[in-house]
Amino acid sequence: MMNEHKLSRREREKLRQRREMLAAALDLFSQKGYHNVSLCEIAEKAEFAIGTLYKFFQNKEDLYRALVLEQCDRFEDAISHAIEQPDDEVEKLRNYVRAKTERFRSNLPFIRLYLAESRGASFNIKAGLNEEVRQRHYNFLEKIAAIFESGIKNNRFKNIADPYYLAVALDSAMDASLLLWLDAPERHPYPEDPDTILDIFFKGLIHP
Amino acid sequence: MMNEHKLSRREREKLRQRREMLAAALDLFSQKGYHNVSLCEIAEKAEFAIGTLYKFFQNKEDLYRALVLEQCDRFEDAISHAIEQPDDEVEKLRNYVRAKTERFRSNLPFIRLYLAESRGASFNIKAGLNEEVRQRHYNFLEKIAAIFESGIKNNRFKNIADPYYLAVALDSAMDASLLLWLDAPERHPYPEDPDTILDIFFKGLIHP
Amino acid sequence: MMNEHKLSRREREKLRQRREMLAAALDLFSQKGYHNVSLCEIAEKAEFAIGTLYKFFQNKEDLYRALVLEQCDRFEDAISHAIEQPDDEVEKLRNYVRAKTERFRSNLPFIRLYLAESRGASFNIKAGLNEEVRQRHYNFLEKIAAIFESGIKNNRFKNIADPYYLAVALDSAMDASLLLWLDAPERHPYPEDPDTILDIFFKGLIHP
Amino acid sequence: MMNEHKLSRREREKLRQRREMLAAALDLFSQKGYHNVSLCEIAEKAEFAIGTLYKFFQNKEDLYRALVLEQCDRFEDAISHAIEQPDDEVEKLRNYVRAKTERFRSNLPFIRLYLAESRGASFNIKAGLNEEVRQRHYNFLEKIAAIFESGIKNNRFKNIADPYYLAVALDSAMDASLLLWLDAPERHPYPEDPDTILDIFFKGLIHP
DNA sequence: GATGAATGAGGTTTCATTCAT
DNA sequence: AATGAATGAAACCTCATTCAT
Repeated sequence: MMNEHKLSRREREKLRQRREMLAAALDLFSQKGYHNVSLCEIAEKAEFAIGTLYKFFQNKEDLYRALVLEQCDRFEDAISHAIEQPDDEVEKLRNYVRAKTERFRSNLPFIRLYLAESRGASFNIKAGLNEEVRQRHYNFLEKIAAIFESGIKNNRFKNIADPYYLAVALDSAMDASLLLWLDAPERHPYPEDPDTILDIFFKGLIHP
Repeated sequence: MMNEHKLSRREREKLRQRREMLAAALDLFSQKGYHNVSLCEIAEKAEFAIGTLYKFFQNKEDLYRALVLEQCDRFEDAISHAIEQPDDEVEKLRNYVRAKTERFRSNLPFIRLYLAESRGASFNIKAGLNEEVRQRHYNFLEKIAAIFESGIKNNRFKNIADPYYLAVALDSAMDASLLLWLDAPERHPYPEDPDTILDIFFKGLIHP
Repeated sequence: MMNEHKLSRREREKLRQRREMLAAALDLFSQKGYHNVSLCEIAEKAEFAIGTLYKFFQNKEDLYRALVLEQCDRFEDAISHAIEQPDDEVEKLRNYVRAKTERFRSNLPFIRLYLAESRGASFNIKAGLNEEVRQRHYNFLEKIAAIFESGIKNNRFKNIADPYYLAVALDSAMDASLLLWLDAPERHPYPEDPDTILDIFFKGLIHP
Repeated sequence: MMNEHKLSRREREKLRQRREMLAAALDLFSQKGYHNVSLCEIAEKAEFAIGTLYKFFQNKEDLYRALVLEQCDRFEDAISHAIEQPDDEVEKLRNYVRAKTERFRSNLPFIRLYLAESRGASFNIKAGLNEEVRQRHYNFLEKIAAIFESGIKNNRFKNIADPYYLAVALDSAMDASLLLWLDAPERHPYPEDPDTILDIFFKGLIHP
């Protein structure tokens, strides 16, 4: 993963192969779903023999798990980094919204898997990973909740609702609108300004 | 659906059987997911022979489709009814939030399926149904959007964002918090007041 | 198994099918060995679909286990019956030798499996059954040992060796000569008189 | 096998490697059986690459064949040597019993394979080797039979049974009791005196 | 009309064997 | 000459679907 340039040629080659396998798997899983993709298909798309897949992953579930968890890491790292800037609460939330939008834009296929897993809608796959990813999602939301909490404490935000609840609502509202755009970009163009959602949360809809 | 009491005894009996099959299927699908439930299991739980299932549904997918679409009808009917009261926009949205919360409370198993399908997270099942349910969901959201639009028109709401976008955001924020509560009711007790989410949308978080 | 004529037609039919599956399996396993027989082959030979085999047996090992244990039962029942006649020790051993010879003659294919399993030579198959059959064989040998022991007690036999050891030696000597005959009946015709082996054990080779 | 010290260094090195491969294979095959050992395992245990194994043996079966046949040679050589001493028949048989016992004690792993093969119980492996080893065993038994025959001719032994038959019975009785001891040494301690079996054969069980 | 036994296509997984390095 | 990564045939097993009873 890191220090890739210090690896032997052999090891670099292995990493490249692994990445190709995971890329093929991501494409297929996100298009057709875990159960509608056979390892045979993945092997073909990645241009390896089936047996070769099994040198890298113990079995189908293991491959899927590796795929989802690694992508989760990248996803959460990117967003966590965005909200760790030493800004005030409002600016942090803006960073969060922008980072998340960027991740959606740049890695659409994974987003589908991620939402399926993190939203518990994925009881379609064997339990376990499901639970793990959801837990990580919950933990991540704590970070957003902490921003709201801090904002409430120094009186920047009204004490209108539980901070965790606010985090969940904001996060989900973003997912939904981004998803809408993913599903039918022509019909539901994504708002030019990703901050729109925050404006609602911040200022409210009703004239004061 | 239609006037059940005008049917012959034979036809009424058929409808009853069908309902029992779908009830068993709903339970199993929502617990284990489409691909982890066999028709054999459903037949057993419904106390019919497999062959009998095939008298009512062409195949597994057809059974699933019927299940989801019919439940969708009931779900949407209930909520549509709530927002068709001759109230003002704010009250309509409150009715919507309450009706939806009530549906979540009363038909948890279906909600899981519904979210999986309507959120596009359900590419786990053969494509098609997916698309259909999502489309219906989009159409339903138009009704909510219409409320926002009307509110904006008569200046009750700020013209802060596209009404459809507002509908999506509100709907999704509700789903997420309700889902949170479904997944771990003890850890994330549902806010006593379902209106909380509306308060945020209406008044905003930042002190004016 | 018993009271077969009291079963329903359906149940009798099931038993018949099961027997046909086991018969095909016995033939193939005894000719080619556990690992060189595929369930596909067994299904073909028994003229059923593979899936049907799995309605009767959980998996390949289970099928094999059922086959071996049921045949063991029949084998041991037949021989146990022979030595339970109220004869003196010499006559009991003669009955034993004759009964065993008869079983070898009448169920050659099973004998091969049985020896493989009971002699511990069958580490080729997953452990477990192996151990179970061997244990049963040991237990059975106790019965023969008891005859020797009784004979020694009432002074019919010399106290030349541990009775269990005598049982093992006699049993094995029989197996070997019967096996010889099974392998190449034309080259090693089985001694006309199955009692020969007993004569050696009883009277010895060296002139007194 | 041949004069090893006349070989070039290169050739001696090769022989050493081959021996190591066969040693690893013997260990694994005798513990887990032919079909439960992969060439990969053997290569690892022997600390060679798989490809190297294929430089020495055409395929898995060939490796197994070489292993069994070479061990057979050593086994038969040792015992043949024991019975070629210029003793009388009784003494020769005593030598035979002792030599065989010694071989069992010193090369347990091979014994398991040998019995599996020579007893025809090993149809678990592709037919062929089976037959070959059994044939060699039969031929070897001729040597024991010859001793009995000679003993009968010069009237040392009663003419109670076919000499070959006697050889088979004695050989097998020994195997069984030795095997018993191998399987569960604590439960079935090997008779202190390996000659016990001969005493039975020579003097018989029944008081004259 | 209802049944559920029988089917067999298709999925996952292993491992003997090859061959480029 | 030695290596071991890559291969893919073939095994086991499941389950949606059919159809004779």
